[in-house]
Parts: sequence; C-alpha cells; structure tokens
Amino acid sequence: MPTTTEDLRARGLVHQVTDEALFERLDAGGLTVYAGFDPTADSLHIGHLLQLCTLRRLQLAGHRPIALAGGGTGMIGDPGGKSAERPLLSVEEIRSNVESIRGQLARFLDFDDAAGPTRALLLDNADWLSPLTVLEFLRDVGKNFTVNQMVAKESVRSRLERPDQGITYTEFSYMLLQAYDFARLNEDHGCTLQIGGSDQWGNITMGIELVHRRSGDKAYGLTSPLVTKADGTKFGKSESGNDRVWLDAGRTSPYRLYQFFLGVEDAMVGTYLRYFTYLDLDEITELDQATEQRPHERAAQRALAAAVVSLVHGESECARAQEASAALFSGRVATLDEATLLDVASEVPASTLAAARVADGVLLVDLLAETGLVASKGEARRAIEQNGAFVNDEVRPGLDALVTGDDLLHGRYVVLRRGKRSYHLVTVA
RNA sequence: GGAUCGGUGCCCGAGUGGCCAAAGGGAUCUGGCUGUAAACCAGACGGCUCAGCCUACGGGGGUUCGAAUCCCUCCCGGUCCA
Repeated sequence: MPTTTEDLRARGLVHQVTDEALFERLDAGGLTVYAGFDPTADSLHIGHLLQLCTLRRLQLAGHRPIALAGGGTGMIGDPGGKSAERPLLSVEEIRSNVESIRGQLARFLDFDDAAGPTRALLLDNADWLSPLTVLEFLRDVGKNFTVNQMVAKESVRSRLERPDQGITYTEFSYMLLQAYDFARLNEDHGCTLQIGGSDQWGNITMGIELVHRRSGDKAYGLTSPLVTKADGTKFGKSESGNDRVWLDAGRTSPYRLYQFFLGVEDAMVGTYLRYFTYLDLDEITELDQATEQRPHERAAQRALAAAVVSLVHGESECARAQEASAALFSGRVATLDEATLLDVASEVPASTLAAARVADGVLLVDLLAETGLVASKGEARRAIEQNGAFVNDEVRPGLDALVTGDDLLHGRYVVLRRGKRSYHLVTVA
C-alpha cells in the first residue's frame, strides 16, 4: 500500500508544492484541504474533474475536504487562463448555478456524518465575501500585499503584456479575494492546504501569505498539472464540436460521457487512468501493457470510461451507457428488438415526427436538419454528399433521398446517424 | 478631456472602391486507412425555395452605377498624455 505522497506522485498529480514538508503531513492524515469551483455555469464540467477527483482521493486518504463554491468570487471573474476580460454574470445566475453545482459535488465527496472528522464540507464564499465592506477589505486584505507583487503574477502579467488586451481593476482584485478565502477557511475551519490547477499557483501562494500574516499559521499549496491531450491542446472538448463535456446528465448524457472517454487517445489513456480513477497503480500498469500489446481491444479506454461514468452518474447509468455503446457500434441497430432499441435510444437525442409526414415520405435533408443532427440544410446536404448520412445504419445517398414508411423499425422508429457516432432516434407518432 | 491605433467569418489574420461569401493558418465536420486511437491522405466549412438568390466585414446614416474598402456619427477596445 503506497503512502498518500507516493500515490500522488506516481499518478503524476504533483505539479508544484509550496513546501516539501507538506508531504509528511499528507501521509500523516488529518489535514483540512480545499479546492474552489467558480459557478460560471449551472454544471461542473470535465475541466473540474481533476480537482474533484483529487479532493476525493485526499478524503479517502484521511483528510477533510472542503469544496468551495465561488458564489462571491464568481461575481468577479478569475483573470487567470483567460485572454480577455469576461462578462459578469448576474447575481441570480450565480446563485442558481451554485445550487446546481452543490448536488454534483456531493457525488464525489462524502458529506455523511458517518465520515466523522473527514466529513466533507461544502461552503460558499459569498457567505463571507458579500458582507465584506470595501473599507474592511482594503484595510484587512489589501494592506497585506503590494501592487508590485500582484502585477508580477502570471495571470496578470500575461494580460498586461498583450498589446491588445487589458485587465480591469475588478479582475485584478480577484487574487486578493481568493487569498481571503484561504484565510477565512484557515481561521474558521482549520484549513491548511489548498489544491488547484497549475494556473492557480499565484492565487494560492497569495493565500498562504495572507494566512501567515493574519494567524501565523503555516499553510500549503499543491497544484496539479494541466490536463492536456497528446498534442498539448486543452482536454475537455467533446468529440463533436466545441461543446464542453459536462458532468450534468441533462447536458452531456452518460452515454456521451462514456463515449468521450472511450475515444481517448492511446498516448493519454494511461495518464487519465492515473488522474481520474481509483484503480491500483498495478492494475493501471497492466492496462498500459494491454494498450501496448493489444491496442485494438481498447481495454484501458473501457476501464477509464467505466470508472468515470460510474463515479459521475452511478453504476446503473454506466451499465446502460456500455450497453448502448455496444448496440450502436455493432452497426446493426435495425436488428435490435424493440425493448433493446428503446433502451439504447434513451441514451441518444430523440424527437418525434408526425405519422402523416412519413406516409408521404420526408426528405432526408429536412429530417436531418429538423432533428438537429446537423445545423442547417446546407450541412445536411454536405453530409449526404459525403456519404455521412445513415438511415438505420445504412448509407442513404442522393440529395432527394426520402424517409418513408418502409424505413420504420417496429412500425415507428427511425434511427438516423451522421458520421460514425452521432445518433438520433425519431419516433413516429 | 486630448492624441493615436484598432474592431473582418468559430478563433487568429489578409484585404484600402468592382475579379469579395471575402486570401492564409488554426479549429471543426465528413470520407479513406485503422482499433469508436494517433498520424496521414482527400473533401467540406454563412443561409436558402441552390447553375440563382439572400444575409454578412462593430451599430446607424451618407457618397457612388458599385463599399469590408471613402465620408459622417455613435458604440466598444488598446496605447500615450493631462
């Protein structure tokens, strides 16, 4: 059984630490550790996954995690990682986003009283940032930092150096608010460790300094590496389009999430298994070997996808996603019995179509566009011309192709497909 | 408040009166090869009632036979000065 430190290191989760002495304390257990999540949308997405997984990992290792929803800082906007000033969300939006995110955090962390001293906490920094007055803030927080050091932070400097960009005072202040969060969590909950992505380094060190100045307490920071794809670009876009991959089932179905991880590149699957799963390192090593020796089996990708979907959506949803994947990629949707078809179809987008229209025959071009499988009729025509449009798993060439009663499966279903993996179920009613 | 530069398609970015639905790159999509991988090759990439038409170069107005390109005005951003 590896120590916590050994485990984190072996998984490649340690990018920077503020002090090596942290590791002894991590191995000893009993720390209170926090990570922040800004409520810029009503769901967390895959970009938050690493911090969520790491918090969970630390809880399992005997520490108490705090998930901090940025109800207050979300109103300001972190300049880090952004190339431009971002629009402010309304107070109502942020409030409702925080509420939505609460439920998702609960899937990763144990908030049950039975967890005793490691019971997770969910806090909202609006609780202490909202009542804070400007004067208090300037005297109690601002007085501890020089503009010189603030300007030197990467998040700010990158914005100052770009000739076509600037940074407002509002976003400039963000780091001070985050530093104040750490100080409050330290004072109110004994929190001494903040974790975050590598881009959070500057904000974290500011917090550590503020903690020290206010209470004399020694606090630590631990950052994880940026999660990237093999080519160095950002991880987390869905396989089709620019959509983010969300943790909310309504935005990204369990099936799509499963597919996302199933499609991970060989070169990265081992890394992701270490980041996002709780499999033993030995098991992961075996999966690495499996990828190398029998890559077509995609054993590592399957394990990764199953682990993540189970964690995010639960075992039964994961099983459904696996079944749907198997059925859809067998290429024989047309031969499925009705119950199986319906089960599979519940995982993909669906719509209904009036029976009268089918009787007359519907232009495939129109149908593709109406179902949203393509963005416009022009795109639908292109898909057809490129042999990328399928009806019940068969290519349907010709711009004048019709979908008629003959295409109905079990008398009332049509499975449309665009490309290799974008499905849509049409039910005739 | 003054001076000055700039705002082009998803992003970056060329284009300074007609040949501009707008170069080039990236991203994306589709097909091929594979393993629902990567790389690579090919094609596509504003919309439509698609050999034509409509909408589009920050917003509005104007000049012109004709404007992304010229003029006026407003909005937004950068830089410097006060």
